[in-house]
Amino acid sequence: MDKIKILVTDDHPMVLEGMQTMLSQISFVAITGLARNAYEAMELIKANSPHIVITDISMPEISGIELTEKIRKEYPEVKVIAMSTFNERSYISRMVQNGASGYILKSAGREEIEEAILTVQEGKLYMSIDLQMNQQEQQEISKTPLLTSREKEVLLLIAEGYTNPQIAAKLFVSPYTVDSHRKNLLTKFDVNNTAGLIKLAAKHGLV
Amino acid sequence: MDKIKILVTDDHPMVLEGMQTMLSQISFVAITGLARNAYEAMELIKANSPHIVITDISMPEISGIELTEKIRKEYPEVKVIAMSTFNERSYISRMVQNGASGYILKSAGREEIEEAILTVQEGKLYMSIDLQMNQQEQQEISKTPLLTSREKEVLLLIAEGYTNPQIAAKLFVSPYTVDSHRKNLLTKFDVNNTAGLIKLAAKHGLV
DNA sequence: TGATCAATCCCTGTTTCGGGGGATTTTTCT
DNA sequence: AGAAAAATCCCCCGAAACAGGGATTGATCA
Repeated sequence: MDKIKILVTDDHPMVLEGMQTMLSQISFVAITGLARNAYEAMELIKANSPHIVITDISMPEISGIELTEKIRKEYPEVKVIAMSTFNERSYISRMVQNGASGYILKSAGREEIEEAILTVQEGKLYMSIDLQMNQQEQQEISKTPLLTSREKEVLLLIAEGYTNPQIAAKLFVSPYTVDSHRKNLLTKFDVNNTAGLIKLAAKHGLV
Repeated sequence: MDKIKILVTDDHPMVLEGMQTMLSQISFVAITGLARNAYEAMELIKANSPHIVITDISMPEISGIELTEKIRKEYPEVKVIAMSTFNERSYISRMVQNGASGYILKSAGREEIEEAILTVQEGKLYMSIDLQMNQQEQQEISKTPLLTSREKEVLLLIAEGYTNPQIAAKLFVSPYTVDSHRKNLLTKFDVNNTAGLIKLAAKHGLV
């Protein structure tokens, strides 16, 4: 019986060590590499062709989200399990969209990691039980409005504290245009003033 | 020669494992306990009287900040090293105020942890080199304005999207009063409109 | 090729905000 | 008891935001 080959990517040595220890306690797992960033990860995938890559989401330079995307493209047979802290849950939807097969929290214990690996290896989707709860919150998070590029641009400038006329000057468009974008933002976020807008935008990590 | 007794507190098993592995590689260190939360930590301190407690900052129920406070009061001889992820740096000042002797990032390697332990054990303050940089940013972060309770109250309601008149109605005061508070908030945060206000407030974790 | 959507621009109101003043009463702490 | 800070209230004015319409140009795509 072949062991499942696993590669772990995280920029925190501590987490890397912890994963190593935990994974070494699982009999059917073989660690084929530990990467500190996406570059190392890609190299190690090439060299060792693991079955599963467990990757942190927030990493400097290339994020886990982008890494997942790369892996999907270049090594579609490799499964990806995303890993994050509790307060980064908002990335779940984006991660799954990008082709992640599983999602665990860094607070996961050995049992859960084991289960995640088995589930994913079977071709199924694994979601940490801690993430499944709270449908309401889940919905809210995934309910990030789809903004056009121009709207995002305007939103950022609004968050910086610029007024419509100032933004118009920066973007070389009419203040009326900026006002339209602003109104659309208010509608899309379903709020009725700037305060609510910025709060939600911040919540969704857009500012 | 006595070993330095260390207790580690973190709600992520992975980090706990990682720390254990790393600490076990340091000759002059003895791990006296691993706690998953502040309660366990306090018990283990009582039982094993460690020299140094390395604690995560963001933990459910009782945060590392509160834990530090407790330790300061009940066991003033025990040193505390705070541990956080890069994006939680804003807690540094509060941590140091509460009596932490050191501050490291979870991305720290074995060498840095070793150095932190030695420095703290000598009674000095240890700051991760990654945190020392960027004085400007540091200042900005510690520059969280001191708000009065009423101002905080108003700020929250503004962030919720309520207008001055609505807030006034909620607090049973005159709209003029709310306006005054709002103006004071703008002054204290040194911004000139609601957008900038909410953005900064979110940055400082106030909303 | 028609439909849809993004991006642009325009108008008219009303309301709120932001900046500038000043003032009084509580609370809090020394 | 007295100072300092917090909380309250008041006024004016111009600028901005909000709400409600509508319209035109391109690009994209079924």
